[in-house]
Amino acid sequence: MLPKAYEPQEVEKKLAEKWQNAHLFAAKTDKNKKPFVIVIPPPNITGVLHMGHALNNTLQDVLIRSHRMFGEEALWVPGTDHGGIATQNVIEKKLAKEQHKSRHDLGREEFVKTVWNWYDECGNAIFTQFRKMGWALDLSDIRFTMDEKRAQAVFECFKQWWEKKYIYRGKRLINWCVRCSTALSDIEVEHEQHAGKLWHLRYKGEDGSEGIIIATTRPETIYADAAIAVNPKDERFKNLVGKKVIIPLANRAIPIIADEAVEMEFGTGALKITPAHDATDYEVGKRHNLPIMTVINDKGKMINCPEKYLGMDREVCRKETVKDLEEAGLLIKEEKYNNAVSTCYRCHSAIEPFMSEQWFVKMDKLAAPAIKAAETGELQFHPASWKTPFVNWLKNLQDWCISRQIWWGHRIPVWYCRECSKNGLTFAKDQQGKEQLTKVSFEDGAKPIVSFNKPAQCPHCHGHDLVQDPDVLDTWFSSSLWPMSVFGWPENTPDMQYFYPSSTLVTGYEILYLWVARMVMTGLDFTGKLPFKDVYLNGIVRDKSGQKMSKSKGNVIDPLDMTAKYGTDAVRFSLLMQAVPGKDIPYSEDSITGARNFCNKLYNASRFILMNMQGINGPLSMPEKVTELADVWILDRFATAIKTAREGIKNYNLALTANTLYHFLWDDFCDWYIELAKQRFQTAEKEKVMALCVHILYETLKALHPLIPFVTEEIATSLKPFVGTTEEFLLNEKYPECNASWFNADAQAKMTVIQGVTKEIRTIRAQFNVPPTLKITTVVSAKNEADLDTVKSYEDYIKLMTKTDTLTVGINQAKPRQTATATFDKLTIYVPLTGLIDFDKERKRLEKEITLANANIVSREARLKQENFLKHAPQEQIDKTRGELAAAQLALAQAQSSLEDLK
RNA sequence: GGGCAGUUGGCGCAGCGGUAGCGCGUCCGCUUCACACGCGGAAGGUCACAGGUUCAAAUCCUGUACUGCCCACCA
Repeated sequence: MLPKAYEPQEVEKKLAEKWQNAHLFAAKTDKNKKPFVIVIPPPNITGVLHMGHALNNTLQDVLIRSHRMFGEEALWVPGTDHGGIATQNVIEKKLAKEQHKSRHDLGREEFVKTVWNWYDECGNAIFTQFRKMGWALDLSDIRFTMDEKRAQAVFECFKQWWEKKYIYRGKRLINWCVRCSTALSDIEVEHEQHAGKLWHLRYKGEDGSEGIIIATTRPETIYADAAIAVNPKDERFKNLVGKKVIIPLANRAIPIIADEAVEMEFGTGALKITPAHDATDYEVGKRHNLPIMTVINDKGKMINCPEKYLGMDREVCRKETVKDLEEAGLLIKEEKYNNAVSTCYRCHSAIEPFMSEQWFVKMDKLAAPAIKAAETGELQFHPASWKTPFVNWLKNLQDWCISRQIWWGHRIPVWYCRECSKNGLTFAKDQQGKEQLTKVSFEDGAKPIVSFNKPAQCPHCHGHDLVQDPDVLDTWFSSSLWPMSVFGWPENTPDMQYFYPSSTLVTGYEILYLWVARMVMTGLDFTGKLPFKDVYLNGIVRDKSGQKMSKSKGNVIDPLDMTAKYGTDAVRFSLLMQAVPGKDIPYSEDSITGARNFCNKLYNASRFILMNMQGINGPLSMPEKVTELADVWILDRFATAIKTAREGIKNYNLALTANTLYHFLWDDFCDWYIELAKQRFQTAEKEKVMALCVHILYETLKALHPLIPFVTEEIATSLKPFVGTTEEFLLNEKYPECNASWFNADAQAKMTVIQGVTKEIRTIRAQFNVPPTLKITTVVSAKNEADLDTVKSYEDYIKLMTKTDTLTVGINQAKPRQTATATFDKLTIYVPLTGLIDFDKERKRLEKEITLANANIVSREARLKQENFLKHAPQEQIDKTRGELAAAQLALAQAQSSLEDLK
């Protein structure tokens, strides 16, 4: 005997192994089949599986499994991302904690080796977790953004863009993370509102006059001021423009200039211009040819400033400067101010705008085709509302800073000759005394040689002493090539030909620009094809109250814990039930128990059917023709459910698919069909009913398999002998088709009557506490014979479902004594309850009914009196309203007469 | 400052032109021979607000108010 409750743990372990051993998820380049391809958003090799992964990968898994069952050659490509700064930070922390060492203690080579060891250790551990989740990834070939093939792709891209002059090196103000000690691109910078201060400072006139008062949030940068700017329209300062003022504490004279960028209303209307430490100021500086002076270095320490502050941390210097200004009487005002602080998306420390020479990618030519693809709808977003932000972002693109001053990543494939690039290269000795190239300056004469491997000699001077650029590429550079590189691009491999472009990208909206936009651009640039046609943006899994899950808040739900506790299917299904495209998912253990209960319901329904199969041998064939109402009806319900379930998959609305199948199985199949079947099991019909049960259940398992693969596979295994299938795995079966010939509005209507009457009787039973064991007598009456047809024909259904002994059906039946009454549509229902009636209760119930019926009558009558309604509304609608009016009138009459009788 | 999304019973959400549905929770009754991770029943909502379009609006349009997110060089 099977256990009463489904126990997923053992089953899931067994099946996950079985699937992998059978290579169930492998795909071939089968020219006779349509490919369906999803390339996984490669998880960083930094950490463990979280709810976000669980959602994102479950969605992909459902799509892959569904399309495979649709008969397509479905491939889900696995891989991991080296994760640039994020991974380097993790390893640096680990190193500090375990060995009290910095990466500089190890030296570059040794450090990179350490990260590779980490990858060997943890890279595959990620996929062990993935396998446990039952995700249908073909794990025979796992890609990594830093492996050899992917490195070739990165080089090819770099080379081609260099030759096309998309890639260039330039000196400009970039975003610098002092903590990570690297440049960042614009989108890697986050803007947070911080409670800060706005200081009003006086810059005295060079001539000893009062000068001008400016407002700033960054007093420590005054030493780098190049000018004071005012708005040219500002009457207050008109006569000051052109004059010079003295920088406080630095005693250096700078001019007052006029520039449109200055907001007259803000602060004092005067702005200090510090081109080296602020993006706006940098632009102003360029317009006015101002000198650029740097006072904060790459470590966040003060340089080129009055001696007192030299070497100070920028934060300390700010405090000191304010203090000294106050003492000098030049601090006029200090006010609280919330300013937007730029922070690093990896470590959240404050970003310094920093002058430096970096590698960039010119974006305009790359963006244009991507904009077009989105605008024409060739590229589809789900939900579509992301199209506009996507296009707008591309239209306002700044050039992409791709060089990072870290060690972990694809090293820039550019070499320099120490002979002829002498002046452009800066070296420093590391802890081991080894000489390291630290900086490259094209301005100072470094001559680039683009090459994957170290060139044999310098093409300019034939020197042999060549060194590689010290920087690595932005991690998103290799990610942007991912949909191509996973198939072996730049080589035109068979995989590339067959599987590229992929079908759908499933990812979170938080990396739409960082990743998605760039894949679209590279894909179009190198192949002329979009890397995917559909972009499905899933939401974020939040906690029950809508808060983002985070370790510091302590509201994290660990998918592996939940899986261990409730089973993988439960975790998957709970996410899918809420997976509306683009919407965040509030998540709690409660939603998992609901899904777990569903899996259990499915399991128990199956258990019941299997129990009744005892004594039946071999496969039962699906009956050619069914005539019994319950059978016709359940086939109608099934066809309808499949239609909707398929629509859900097609439109990426998996919540629709999950909910539809949930309610079909539970409400229609279990609560009505099986309940009705119980009686029929006792009759000669048994085998026919069993055949239907078995086949509908098996089809339902197929339909649910992409969503909850384990429990469905487990049940299917036991069911197979009775179905007559040769497939070992559900995944190799065909997804149920919507059989339109099963649609049956008539059966639907009849069952609605039976269910309606049943419900009324059950309500009466419950209302008057009729013990479940006590059989009752029921009378159903109507004015016309035709209205009674259904009830008459299916008396047995109602008797069974309401525990009624004697059911009398007839025209204008006399009302029995001491009876509870109810109406359903054109039917009147009497349940005589001698001795059981609570008159007070019944009176209250009837009064309520009268109120409701009256309200209904009023509104329907009003509508039916409106000429415009009768003129414009479709006939169907008018008939419906008339029907409702009649039903309400009957209900009112019945309730009134019953109430009368009670008196 | 700009843009996007949301506002539906106690909570979390579907619905998106024909006067409201689900899950959880609550209350009542059931160990009925698949399932108490269950069965049957009940209570509970003028669908944020104000206009408009329409025979008909939770559903379409306009505005308002909150809430959340994204983008942005007011120091």
